[in-house]
Amino acid sequence: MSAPPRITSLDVARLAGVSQSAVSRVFTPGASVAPKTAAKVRAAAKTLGYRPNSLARAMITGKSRIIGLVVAYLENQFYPVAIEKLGHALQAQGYHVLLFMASNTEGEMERLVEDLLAYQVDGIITASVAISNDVTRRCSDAGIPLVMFNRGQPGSGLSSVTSANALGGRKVAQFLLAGGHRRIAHISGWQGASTGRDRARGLIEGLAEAGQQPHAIIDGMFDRDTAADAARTLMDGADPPDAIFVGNDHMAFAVMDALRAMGLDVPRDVSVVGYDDVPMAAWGAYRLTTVRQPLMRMVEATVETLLAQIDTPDRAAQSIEIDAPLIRRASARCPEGDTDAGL
Amino acid sequence: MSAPPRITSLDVARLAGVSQSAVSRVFTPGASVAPKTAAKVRAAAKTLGYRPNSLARAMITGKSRIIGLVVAYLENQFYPVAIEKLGHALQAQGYHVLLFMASNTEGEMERLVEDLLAYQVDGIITASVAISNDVTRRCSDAGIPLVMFNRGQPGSGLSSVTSANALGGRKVAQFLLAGGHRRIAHISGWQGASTGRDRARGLIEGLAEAGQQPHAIIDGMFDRDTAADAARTLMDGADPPDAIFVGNDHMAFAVMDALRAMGLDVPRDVSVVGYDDVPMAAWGAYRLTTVRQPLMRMVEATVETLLAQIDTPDRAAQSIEIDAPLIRRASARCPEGDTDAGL
DNA sequence: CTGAAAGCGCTTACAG
DNA sequence: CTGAAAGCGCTTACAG
Repeated sequence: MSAPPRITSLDVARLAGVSQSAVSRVFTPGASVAPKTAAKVRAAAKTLGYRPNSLARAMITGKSRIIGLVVAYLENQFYPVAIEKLGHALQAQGYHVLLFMASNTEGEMERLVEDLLAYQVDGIITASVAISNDVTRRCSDAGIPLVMFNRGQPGSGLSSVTSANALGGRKVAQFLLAGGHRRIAHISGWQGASTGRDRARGLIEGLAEAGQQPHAIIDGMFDRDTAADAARTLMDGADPPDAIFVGNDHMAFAVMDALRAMGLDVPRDVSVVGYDDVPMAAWGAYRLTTVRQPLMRMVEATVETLLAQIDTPDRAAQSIEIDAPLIRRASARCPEGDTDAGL
Repeated sequence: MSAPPRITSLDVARLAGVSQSAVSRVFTPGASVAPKTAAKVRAAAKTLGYRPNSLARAMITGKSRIIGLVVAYLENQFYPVAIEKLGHALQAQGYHVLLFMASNTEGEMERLVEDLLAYQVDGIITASVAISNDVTRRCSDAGIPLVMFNRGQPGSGLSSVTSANALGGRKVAQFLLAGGHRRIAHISGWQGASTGRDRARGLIEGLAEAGQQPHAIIDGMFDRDTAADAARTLMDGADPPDAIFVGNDHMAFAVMDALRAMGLDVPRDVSVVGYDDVPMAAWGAYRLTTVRQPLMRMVEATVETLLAQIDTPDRAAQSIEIDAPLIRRASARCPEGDTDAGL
């Protein structure tokens, strides 16, 4: 006995003494079947252990109810938590997730998308992944909607859901300024990503509004080691900053570790502010002041946008930005008399 | 223009001036086609943007090349990293991952498996999820192999891949004893899971070999809050422990945070040892001494076992245990003269 | 409400 | 090496 014989609707039909179409109708919500017939069919299905073959159904209906999810680095805690929520939200809508791990190898994304399309996914969500024009075209040619999560691609005509990153950066500038900081450095997120660029731009603009400018900016590349190096460079310099805004929490933890290893106290010697508010930011070892990306709302917006585009093929792409509040914890000196508690 | 018309092998055949079967053969590795024919077909496919429909292929061949992956809590960093590696390993073998998020709702796993089977997955991997006999039977009836990752289910006849958990617990006992600890407490992993039980048993056995026994054991349920509470209870007691072995790193971080919040120094006041060696364990804020689960080897063993069972339906289930080394860092007092460096 | 029949897009014997 | 044909397991008009 190798592969056990598959139970098909025909098997059920024979046992129930009805036609194969009747069986199909019983498992098609909204189809008209007599209660008696349905009962007989369900009974037969149960004894046989029958369940409709989703692949066959997908072929006929042209809808696989599969969403392709492309992700890259799961080490940054923001993404696993996002995947978890995205997965639950999609499952709740009767969709399934085909997960693709992308590295940043040349042309990898192109190959992944071919695979995705071959599996007839109804839509695609990408997280922390760059999209080439080639990919964009392939998807729109195939009529498959794509929404970028936590990253935008201006001018690509692709839908995206992000937090209001520039505004977030601006909030950090204002908060730090109000706290009396005057040498505010930025270890930015990767400048190749909209997320990294927008947060940096926000900080610069916020500072400019007060007639100031960043003390220094170093690209942290969303990488722990790069960020830690940057922190050391900054603090070893002749004129060290009194605050560092780090482009995401993942790097901010590395920065705090590096600072402490240098014998520095956070926030007495330097304030540190992150971006994301991953669960770890609240942990005792860091108590990181950071900008919170409202994950649930971002997930909901992503799923909603994608499903809307699936249901309405010609719907225009939209870029959704969700406001991100600053969460005050212990890693940055607060403005005097500031009573806003924060978690 | 809603759904753009799908390009099928027939379209390609017409353009290339060959039969539909010829087109199919060009995309079937190992099928015999004349080089000239193949060239014509590929050219036509390219201009049309054709790719074979994987769903249709799956129906015919009876192999979907999809593996169902069921996971639960992604907050413990061990799992995202495992998913990342599992995903890459499976992709490298030409398989795809259908991801299912399980909560621990009653009967949820049963529903997920029905869905999984409906999508005709070739195999299933579960991580940190309990399997009922019902599920086991459904899978074996359908001839779909299942392997449990990082969890075993003795007597279920299911394949599993874990580290040598009991041995790991024993190593911790010996290490702590050699370090001069005499009041060794255990905040265990959930005792409903083999992983939690085996590590606890190993500790107990290791202690027993030296004529000792655990100072106290509290079930931490693999939960941060529960573990932190346990740590406080332990240290507030009349006779606090001089070392705590925590059932996994995820809880150990919470324990260290709680200990420090009590004004205690780790390891001067209490040694702490974890289990897993997630990336965060090496971070400056924790420098956690822990037992390393060799993730790559566990992933390889999991994929290998699963694919072997897919290829050979009647292959017996196997439980693989992989040796887990103790990694010495800064959270536990080391035996005197111990020169073993650790990361 | 129900059955017979066509068809989704492919793979794979079967002849030639 | 190649084409015509059957069939994978379903859904869905189409008659009745």
